[in-house]
Amino acid sequence: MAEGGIGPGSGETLLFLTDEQLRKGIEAMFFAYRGFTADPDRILENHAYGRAHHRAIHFIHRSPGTTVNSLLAVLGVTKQSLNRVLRTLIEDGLVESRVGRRDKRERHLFLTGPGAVLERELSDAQRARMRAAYRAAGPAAVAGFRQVLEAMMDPEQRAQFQQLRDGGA
Amino acid sequence: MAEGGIGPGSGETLLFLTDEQLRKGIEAMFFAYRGFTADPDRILENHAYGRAHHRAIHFIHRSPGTTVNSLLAVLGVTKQSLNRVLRTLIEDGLVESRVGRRDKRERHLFLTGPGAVLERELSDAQRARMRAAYRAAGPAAVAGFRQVLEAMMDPEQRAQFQQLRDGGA
DNA sequence: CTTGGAAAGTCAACAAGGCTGACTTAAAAT
DNA sequence: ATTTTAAGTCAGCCTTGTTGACTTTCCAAG
Repeated sequence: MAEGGIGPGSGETLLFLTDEQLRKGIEAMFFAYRGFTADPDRILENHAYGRAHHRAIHFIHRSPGTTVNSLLAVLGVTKQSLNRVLRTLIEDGLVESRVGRRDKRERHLFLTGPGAVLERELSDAQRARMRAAYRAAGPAAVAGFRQVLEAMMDPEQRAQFQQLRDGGA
Repeated sequence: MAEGGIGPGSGETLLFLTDEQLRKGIEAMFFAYRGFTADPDRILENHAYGRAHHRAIHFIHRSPGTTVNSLLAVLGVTKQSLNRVLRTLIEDGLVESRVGRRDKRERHLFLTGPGAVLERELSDAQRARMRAAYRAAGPAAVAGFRQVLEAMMDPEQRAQFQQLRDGGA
């Protein structure tokens, strides 16, 4: 199409940012993200939960005691949407919601024992794939992977990511 | 790059695959994918289309004349799901469906003029972000990025990706 | 101390986009 | 002639996102 005849050996340019190269990156993201979510999705099916539940569980595990509002900000959904997910997790005894001591309007969220078990199951599966990919690609590739991903985020998302990254390191 | 722990410091270990490192990779994928889809999503809102339409348009543009069945395989959804999306695109005159000449059961899909215009608008936005990320990270990082993504795919998806990649290069 | 506003939760309604199952039509393959 | 395949359609369901309207709780500022 627009490509194909851009130049003999289009890989020779310093930045090699042809539409072709960029398109390959776009498609790689698409297919890789499918792989990234495939294992947890399979596990969640058995529990009658979806990806939204996984995300909530992940970030509650990651920041125990987080408030609903801050979880909202990280997940980037509406409170009504999160509330539906959270309610089922609380009803099912996977998440505990404790009224704040300093500010009693706030609810602090924690995983219960069973919640932590599911979290472990999910993250073990996801880490196993990530570990395999890292091993196959090697340390240098991993550093590049992380750099590009970080550069691809919106500034807001990047700030949140870096806060989580540095705080949790 | 700031310190995620990947650089010099912990970067000397051969595998450096702590749960912490893996978790950061997982969260980076989550936030980066949001950024990855943000620009097209904004454009699609104005056209009353969704991500599913974008994916169909992308792969029809990428492989003009592709059949419904092969599009199904690439997208990884059911034909009922794809059909709903395809029907609206055909009704709206963005996609044309031609009966196959060799095999009249098949329908070959093409973008129309207006379809190509929308495709261009969407892919321009997505490429702009990808280009910026690539520029910020540099050529070596990009190579690593692609390696890790490819290793993260399911074998089936990887085969499809490589076919697209090599065929379209 | 009253009141304004923030935080949280709830209800209702809706849409996109997945899914399954059942079924038709047309054409190719056996 | 029969079976299989490609495509399309209809109906119904689920998850997960959205708005909008509303209540309850409670901190904090006037």
